[in-house]
Amino acid sequence: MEQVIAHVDMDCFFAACEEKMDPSLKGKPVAIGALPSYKRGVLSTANYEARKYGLRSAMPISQAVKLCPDAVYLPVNFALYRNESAKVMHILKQFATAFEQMSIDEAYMDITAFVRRFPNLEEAGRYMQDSVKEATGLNCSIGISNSRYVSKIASDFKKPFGITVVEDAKNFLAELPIGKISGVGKKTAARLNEIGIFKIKELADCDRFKLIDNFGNWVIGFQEIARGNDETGVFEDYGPRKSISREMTFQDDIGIDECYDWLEKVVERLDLEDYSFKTVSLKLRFSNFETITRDMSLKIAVNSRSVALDKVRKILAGINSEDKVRLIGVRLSNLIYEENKQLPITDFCEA
DNA sequence: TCTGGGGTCCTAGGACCC
DNA sequence: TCTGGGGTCCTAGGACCC
Repeated sequence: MEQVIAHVDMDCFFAACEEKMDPSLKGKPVAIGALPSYKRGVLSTANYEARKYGLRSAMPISQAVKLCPDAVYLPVNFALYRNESAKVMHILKQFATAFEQMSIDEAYMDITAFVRRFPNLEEAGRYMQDSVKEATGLNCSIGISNSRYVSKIASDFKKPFGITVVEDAKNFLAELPIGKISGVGKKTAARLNEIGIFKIKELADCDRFKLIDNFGNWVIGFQEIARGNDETGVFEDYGPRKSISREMTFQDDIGIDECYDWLEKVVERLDLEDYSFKTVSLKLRFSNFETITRDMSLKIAVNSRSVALDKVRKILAGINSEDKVRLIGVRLSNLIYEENKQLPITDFCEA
């Protein structure tokens, strides 16, 4: 095995952080996200107890309450999770020659050198897992293979607190549904199903020209992954953030003329620190869930909340619709960073 | 059943410039 | 009468991820 890549994924991370803070939650169904008093909203995470009742992330709160009225419902506490995340990532980084944090609770690691200290990959994984557990009390699951896509699938294979080592990627993937590949979502899976592709091995074996005819060149990358030929590495240095946005969904839909006041509140919540923006976007989602976006670019990048608000109001003025609005959002993009003042890539190092 | 919020990347047409 | 071509930016929408 040339390169060895691990994918580490925390188990029910938000819920686990809450249980750590309040051990009396252990053994009870816990759901994090929207609260039962909300008319609208979804769950971010449900612990394993709650999953027994059918609760899942992205489930509407109204449905969750019907399935499990007695669960403990908690709001999302990002400050807490960021703090725990920093500890976890700090531990893991020590084992990697390249480290790529994907989200608050997930990372890819190049552990090619690290694993030489162990008789086998399983034990290397166990060592990492135990280290995280010892330092933070939190459980993670780990996938190890020579492909980041395979490791990603593997980390999910024996959750919770699992370690899955894959030596023969092609064989491991063969019988799994195509939707397991990161990047193949509902829409792509449905289109692949239409031409008779359901399992990863069927994607691997499909005629290449048939695939290109139906989808375009971009599917070839997925076919190579399906064949066990992924050689993508771990990307240590991804650049600074490319856009920043804030949005809000109303508990009750509002008229379009009422949006002007709310825009001010949304713009107020945008973080405008060490960059300038050239493009301002407005997003509206109507009662029927139809969603539109409208952009406006400036000649010169600026760092100004009042300009952002002014532009986004002008954009809104150009939209005429009788429909009620359920969500408004504002996004700044085309960001220009002052030299030597780039946003930190992560905030691990904060106390 | 009713569908959050914060991101990234891709596509595709049109404008504009050389 | 038949209508280059390449590069880049802008805009709108959509898929996907956690």
